[in-house]
Amino acid sequence: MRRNTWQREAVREALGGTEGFVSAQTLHAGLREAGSEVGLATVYRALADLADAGEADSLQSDGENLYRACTPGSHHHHLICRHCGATVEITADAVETWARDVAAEHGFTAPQHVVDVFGYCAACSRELA
Amino acid sequence: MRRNTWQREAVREALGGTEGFVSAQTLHAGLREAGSEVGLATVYRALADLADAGEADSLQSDGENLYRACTPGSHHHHLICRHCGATVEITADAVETWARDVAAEHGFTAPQHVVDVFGYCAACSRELA
DNA sequence: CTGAGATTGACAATCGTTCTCAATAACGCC
DNA sequence: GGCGTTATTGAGAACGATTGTCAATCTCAG
Repeated sequence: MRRNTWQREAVREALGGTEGFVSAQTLHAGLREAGSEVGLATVYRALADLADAGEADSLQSDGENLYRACTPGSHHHHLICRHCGATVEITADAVETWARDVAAEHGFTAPQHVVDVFGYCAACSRELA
Repeated sequence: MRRNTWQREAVREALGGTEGFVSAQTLHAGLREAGSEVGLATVYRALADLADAGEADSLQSDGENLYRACTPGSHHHHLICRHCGATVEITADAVETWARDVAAEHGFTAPQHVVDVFGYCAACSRELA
């Protein structure tokens, strides 16, 4: 049975109100700072649930999992700034079909793919020049 | 100054003689079993060096870094079996240019990309049916 | 309202990885 | 071949992210 608790809701909202990807730790710190006495373990569980339910994207970078709210059901990829963490959602049917084709070509089934592009966004490019 | 030690060579060979991706831990265990008294820390360092020098590919999955030998200088992606770990190297100029274009389109510079396709290989598909 | 059982949270435990630092070994030089 | 400099090693400690534990708590169907 799935129960709705204010903690889970708090995590969902905190995630929704965040630009770019956040780590579970960061999100937890933010919640505490905002006055929510949420346990760290709970944040991890809530995030895993959200990602599982398709309500959040997750990617791993640098040894930690990063999460980001996303519209349920839509499949897309990301363009992520290495410096400031800003993200742009990108969709690319060409890549989708390519992944499916290349998998099929080698006899692979149930293909899933990880496609993310990292770089420096326009602002950070200037700053770092 | 870069020194050549038998340990680094052992890691390079162990990696070269392995099919698919391996974790640092697994590789270390294999070396010990083969009689090489190599330290775990050294394996980590050697792998990081190899990846840095472009002699190995690395990807992170499930919270750990996986490595695989690859021909220096060539850029390619992977088709990885979720079950048996077999990998197929794939090159896709279409994806390369797409990544570069989409990055440029949004003002991003110094684009790097992560493109990997997971699935079940032909053999495992049959086995799991 | 009430009881069953899902959920929470403080803390310990785990796991991969990196750090520390004394001991060792590689390599340029004579 | 010796020698000294100095990168490299390795055992174990330290570390950080994550997951497990388990009693207390809260949700929700009835």
